[in-house]
Amino acid sequence: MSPKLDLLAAFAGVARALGNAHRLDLLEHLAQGDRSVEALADKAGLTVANTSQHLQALRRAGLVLGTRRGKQVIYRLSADDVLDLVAALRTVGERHATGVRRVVDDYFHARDALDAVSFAALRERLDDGLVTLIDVRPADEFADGHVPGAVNIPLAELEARLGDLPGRTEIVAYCRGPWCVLAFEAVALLREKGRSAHRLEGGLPEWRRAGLDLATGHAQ
Amino acid sequence: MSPKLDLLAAFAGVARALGNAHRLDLLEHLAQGDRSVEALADKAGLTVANTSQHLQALRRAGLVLGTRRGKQVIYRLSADDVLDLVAALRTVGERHATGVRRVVDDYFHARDALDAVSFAALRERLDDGLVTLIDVRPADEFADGHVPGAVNIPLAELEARLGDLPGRTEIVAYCRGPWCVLAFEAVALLREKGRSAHRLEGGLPEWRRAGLDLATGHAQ
DNA sequence: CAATCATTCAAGACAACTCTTGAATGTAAG
DNA sequence: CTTACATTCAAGAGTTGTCTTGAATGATTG
Repeated sequence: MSPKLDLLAAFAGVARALGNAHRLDLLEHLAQGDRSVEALADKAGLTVANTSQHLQALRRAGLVLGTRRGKQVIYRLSADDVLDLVAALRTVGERHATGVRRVVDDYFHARDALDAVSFAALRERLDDGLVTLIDVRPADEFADGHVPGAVNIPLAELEARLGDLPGRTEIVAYCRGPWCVLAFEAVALLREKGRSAHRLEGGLPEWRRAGLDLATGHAQ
Repeated sequence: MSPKLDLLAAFAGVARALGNAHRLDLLEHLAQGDRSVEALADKAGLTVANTSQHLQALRRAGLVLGTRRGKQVIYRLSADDVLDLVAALRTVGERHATGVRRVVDDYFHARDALDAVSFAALRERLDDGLVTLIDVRPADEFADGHVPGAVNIPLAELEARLGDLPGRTEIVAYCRGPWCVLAFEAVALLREKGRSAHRLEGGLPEWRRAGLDLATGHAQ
């Protein structure tokens, strides 16, 4: 084959590695923090063997790296530019009406849920005490790293803990990324209960990628 | 399926559309300017029917748009963010040793050919008359748009037209993109002939995407 | 309206991807 | 050294992508 097509085939291989919903899901989970195969299989709802094979596809493409630690293999994103690539994919995908928009309309019946709060706006209003920021991911992911000032209320517990939220403030919810379903559902639930709620424009990986501070541990 | 996986499947579909060397090639050609199916088939070295099918795959993914004009259908990139996506793909791909680097080493035997001249450095030295900028793409692509001050010397004619080039100046060559083979081969040929030559860091699409001026027509 | 041309469609052969199952490997602990 | 455990490998069935060939569609031209 020609050198030109060889080069393009190498890039195409990276693209093909992104061309599967489960693998994109695994990348989103890895963006929350490094994980073992079993942990990823659990989060993604796949069998261990299948997860392992997907991870190897991602590794062949240079998107993730695996390191043995004891009897586990810990996978991690190979570099931050992987997040940029997925973000670029999302940007193009969002424009394509017959894909993303339809899904959002069908499942969330909420075009208004699309308008999100920017990082800059959040920081300003958080400093002024005007908003309550909630992290609706599971506790383990929160502990791995979260936005300073955020309260961890996993989506499953949100309804039961509505009373914990200050009465007057606006609520901003975030989770794993710009299209993570948890924050969408949290906002929908909160609005149903009469609260003023918005999504944050990105999740934890985007916050970190923007060079902003992180907090760790089980605080709050 | 869950809404989450539906969303990811939509993004994965876009990625799969990028997961073929010929389709990446077609996108690079479309980045030079809008083209008919037959023109693209000719440039990419594919049959018309096959080109049509690849273009439809790209269109389904929202990457390109087709408009009928007379008896032809003219395809174009759907938006500039497609260039950003391909650029992000290239960035990640470049890091992955076993793909890109090996191809470059094998075919070009020239790691030093990798260091490219930045747009900023080019403009400075071009103003000072220190470099000759050559566009080694075919004449029709040059006519569609080129970097102001560039001389069009298609790669096939380069050896015959060496005498046209000023003797003392350094030569900078560009073509269709950061990994377009034409500029690599032009630099290799020029160095073989004892000239000081470098690639430009990007091709015409990157120049345009950076918001820099374009010239059109057959001048020079 | 018949002829021509660019593009798209349809069908078929072949290759690649995806998931499951069960076995194999490699590491740690008893 | 045996056992237990996390991960990977291997084989197989079903699905999807790719390219070729020849026909069909849609638009212009004489």
